[in-house]
Amino acid sequence: MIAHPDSADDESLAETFWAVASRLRRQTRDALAPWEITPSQSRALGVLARHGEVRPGTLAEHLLIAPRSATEVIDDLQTRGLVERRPDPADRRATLVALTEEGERVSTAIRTARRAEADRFFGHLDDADRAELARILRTLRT
Amino acid sequence: MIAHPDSADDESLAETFWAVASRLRRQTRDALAPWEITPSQSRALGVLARHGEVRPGTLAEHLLIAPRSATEVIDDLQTRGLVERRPDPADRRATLVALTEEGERVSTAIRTARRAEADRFFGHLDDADRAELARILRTLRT
DNA sequence: AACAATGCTGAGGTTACCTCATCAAGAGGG
DNA sequence: CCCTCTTGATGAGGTAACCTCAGCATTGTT
Repeated sequence: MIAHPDSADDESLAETFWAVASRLRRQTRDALAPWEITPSQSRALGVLARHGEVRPGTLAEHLLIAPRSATEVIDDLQTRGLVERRPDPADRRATLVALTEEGERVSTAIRTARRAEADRFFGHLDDADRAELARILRTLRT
Repeated sequence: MIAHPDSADDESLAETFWAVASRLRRQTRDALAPWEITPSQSRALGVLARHGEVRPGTLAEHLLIAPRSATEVIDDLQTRGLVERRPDPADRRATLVALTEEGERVSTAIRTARRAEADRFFGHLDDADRAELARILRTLRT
């Protein structure tokens, strides 16, 4: 459980925050539906797009999951032809995971769609409010 | 997958938003740890505290889960002695779920702790920013 | 009275995680 | 060198929180 759908009954800041989070999550999920990709997989693609080829263990660190679980995410993506495993020339125990060409395509398409969704979502705000929100969120982020 | 821990690499509003969400979720989870209660269970307690006795099906609606899944949440809470089932006098097929006294105690304790955590979290902001954030989030909520 | 709809729950499945054990390969010390 | 310790990936198997579907009792509808 992650969303807090019932929380809106209460008017605290936290409740409102979660209501917004829930809406944004749902909207993003729907936007990504055409690719039939799970959120985990899409985050893995993001890491690979940003970092290039990485070891499963490194991927796990980025995704904040156990190394064993990264193996599974990679298996799924490999089955879909979005990533490939190749031996690490520097260490024969290790494997490097990299996007295939198809993976590159899908990953940029997803990134674009996600960004468009976010723009649409936050587009309800005028420029001043958007800047204000960004500033306040940044102070809460650390 | 729920959190978006790797998203902070990018500076879009959505990424910042998820980074904040992730931090708030983690902090809330830790604050609730002493009760060894799952988020699902704590949300169910919240519904019961707000609505009094309800049927499993109604609880499911509030939690946005399938009726069958509400049965499970209720089972768990009943095992812990936090809720009890009683027959619905108006319909002999139905059951009413209500907080026990212990359930009341735990539920208010949790609510208090959660609120304190939220205050601590948003307390880093001054009053003006807090009001501004609340206003902007409310326009995004619907 | 007959029949469909409703409320709950047993049985069993899925997903996305987890830990633990295993095996191969690198790294450091004697 | 070899011997041990550690590290990287993965097989085996487990768990939590969901799900659907089937079955049963009851209620509402015609």
